[in-house]
Amino acid sequence: MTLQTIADRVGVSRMTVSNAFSKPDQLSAALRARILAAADELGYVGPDPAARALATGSTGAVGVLLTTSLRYAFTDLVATSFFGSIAEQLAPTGLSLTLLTSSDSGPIIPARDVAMDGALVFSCDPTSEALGYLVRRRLPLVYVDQSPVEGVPCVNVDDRAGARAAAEHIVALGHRRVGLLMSGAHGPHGMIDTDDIKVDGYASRQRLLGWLDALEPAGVEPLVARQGGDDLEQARWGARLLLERPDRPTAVLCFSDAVAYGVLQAAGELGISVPGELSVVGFDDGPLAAQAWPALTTVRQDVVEKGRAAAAALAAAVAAARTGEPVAATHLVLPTELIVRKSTAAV
Amino acid sequence: MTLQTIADRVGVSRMTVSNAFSKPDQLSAALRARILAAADELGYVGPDPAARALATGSTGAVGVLLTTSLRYAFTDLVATSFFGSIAEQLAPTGLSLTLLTSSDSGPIIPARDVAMDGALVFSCDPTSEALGYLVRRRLPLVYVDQSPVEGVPCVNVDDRAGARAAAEHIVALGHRRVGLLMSGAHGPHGMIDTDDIKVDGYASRQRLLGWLDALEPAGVEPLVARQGGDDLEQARWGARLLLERPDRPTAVLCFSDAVAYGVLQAAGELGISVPGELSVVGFDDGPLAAQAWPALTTVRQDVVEKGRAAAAALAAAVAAARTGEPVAATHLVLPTELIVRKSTAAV
DNA sequence: ACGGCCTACTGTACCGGTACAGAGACCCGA
DNA sequence: TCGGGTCTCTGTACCGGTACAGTAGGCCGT
Repeated sequence: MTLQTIADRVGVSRMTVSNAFSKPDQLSAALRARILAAADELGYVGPDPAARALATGSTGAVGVLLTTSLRYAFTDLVATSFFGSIAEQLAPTGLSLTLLTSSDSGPIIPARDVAMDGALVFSCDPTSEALGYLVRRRLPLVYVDQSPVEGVPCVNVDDRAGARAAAEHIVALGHRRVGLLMSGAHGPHGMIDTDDIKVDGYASRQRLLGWLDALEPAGVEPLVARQGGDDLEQARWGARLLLERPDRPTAVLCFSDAVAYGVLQAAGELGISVPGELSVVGFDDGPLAAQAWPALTTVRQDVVEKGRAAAAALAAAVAAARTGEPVAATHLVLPTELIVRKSTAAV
Repeated sequence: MTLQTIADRVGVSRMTVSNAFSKPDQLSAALRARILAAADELGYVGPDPAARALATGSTGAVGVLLTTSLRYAFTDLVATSFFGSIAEQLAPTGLSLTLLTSSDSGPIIPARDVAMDGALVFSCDPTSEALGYLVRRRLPLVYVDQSPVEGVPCVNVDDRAGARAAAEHIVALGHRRVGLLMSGAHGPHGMIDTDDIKVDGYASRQRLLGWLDALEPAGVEPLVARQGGDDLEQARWGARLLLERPDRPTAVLCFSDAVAYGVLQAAGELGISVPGELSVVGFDDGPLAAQAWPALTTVRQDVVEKGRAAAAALAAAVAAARTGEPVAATHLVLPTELIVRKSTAAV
């Protein structure tokens, strides 16, 4: 069941049938109607996408590469809102989104073996094997929440400025014993020596730097802890690391809202009142931040806008590659904003 | 830069280079090493996925079709956990997941134009155009949360039994004025006449039937309302429809946890105490249900297991299609369980 | 010395489309 | 009457791989 089948049935050339489906203005309306009718009758849906992809050099799909486990990435409302926004923005351009894992999945490596027109690289280890394949395939790429690279379009959020604003807010409230709570699947968990902070992830590093930007000038030497993931269990564990110390901090700056929820919960369990005895600041301003108790002071980033920008940049890069133009490798940095709610107070 | 380029460079046939990448046991290790070295040197990553897809008749990707807007589907933790689970389960089989929108997106219709080996159909309108294309392409399909169809593998949850258990619980607590709060993007919003209930969506219908299974024998005639979506705003609006009536119900059974959160919030705003004056039951038992205040009584469904089952069924269907075997069209129904927490009490 | 069986590699015919140049037919103005 | 332009339709040459049926040589047993 191919174009030829239809062509034989109608008595035209295969090329004309192809045009009937793909270039309606290349043949008369009457003949086109006859062809489509014959195709319908024979149960022919349309040109085979795989064959078309080979001939035209373009599949209608782009990938999105995530380093973290997919299961995990999909339990975070901030990340999923971002994906949703991307997918929605991509739809009108006719591009579909394919999820790429970088986990070692036996002989098949999606980043190498799946046909696509381009890819979004989201919060990935820059040395990962999967990213290496994407780069070597010379696919149009857009980096998101990723260390900017010359010549590659990047979309980032001003994590550092947001984190600094959060820390300045805490300092202005008079806090001197400040805890920083990072998260990340890889690397050491537990208390971290201040002069030996290694963080994986561009966003983590930027946020840490932003905090220190404000704390150091104020002469505040923070206590730094690091937990193993973003689930509530881990966050509570990380929070206890800080809250059960004799020199318990009066304020905790968290890598994300998800981490902050763990701190709120741990504080509740330990009978520490927020914001009376402990101030907590999140990051992201996800949909739950305003609903938390107390309502969470946090740094807002617009993930929907980030998705929109990433999708637009990728669509542009793919379109440019199709026409052979060079890609405009713009580096976009979206603003962040401190949202003061009820989880922070003066000492 | 094709197989031929490498073949010429090494002085072997194109076929041998192909085998070096795809069938290592077809040539000597020494020659294979030489070929791979030459490929590496020339910057050849591997066989072109699009060409391979055409030749082998299999792309490494499967689709997932959603009727609702992607942006919306991605703001619901229950749905996203399900996607995450699917993706994770699919990874070891070497299949990637492509998101398919059924929204009319101009000339390109992903369900028709994207190359894939099979697809998951999740909670879709059975008459949708996109689904029609998938069916006519004769792709291996698996239906999830969808009206079961003979000859197609289906994965469902026992929504009806779960809803019945929820309603029985409410009846056992002595409630006689019971509200039902449905949701759904299409169709009428507002109060619905009991003998004129039309619901879109298989899950909605099953849950409604389950509630009525328990309420009717008890002689309880429910008040039925319907809201326009699952966001908190809509849910609050729907809740007020029920709670501001003179004959305000003493219990509300909700289509989902997301809807129940809206009821909890609206109750708070109206000064109605839960569970003192109002009992609320959710559905899904998402990650937030136990954290809600008061902790939500709800019907648990295991979305991770649902994802696992769906992925397994699809992988099996794709594998069967490859070997030409007939697909075993098993209809799986996963159990549900009523989880009684703090949001329900006796009248 | 010879048939038979591995192992390692090769040649050809596809997979199902699209690009592009070209060939008639037809209409128009000069 | 004829040159040139437009509108339709056609023929051929790809796109970059894989399947499968060879073929050549080496090794074995007899």
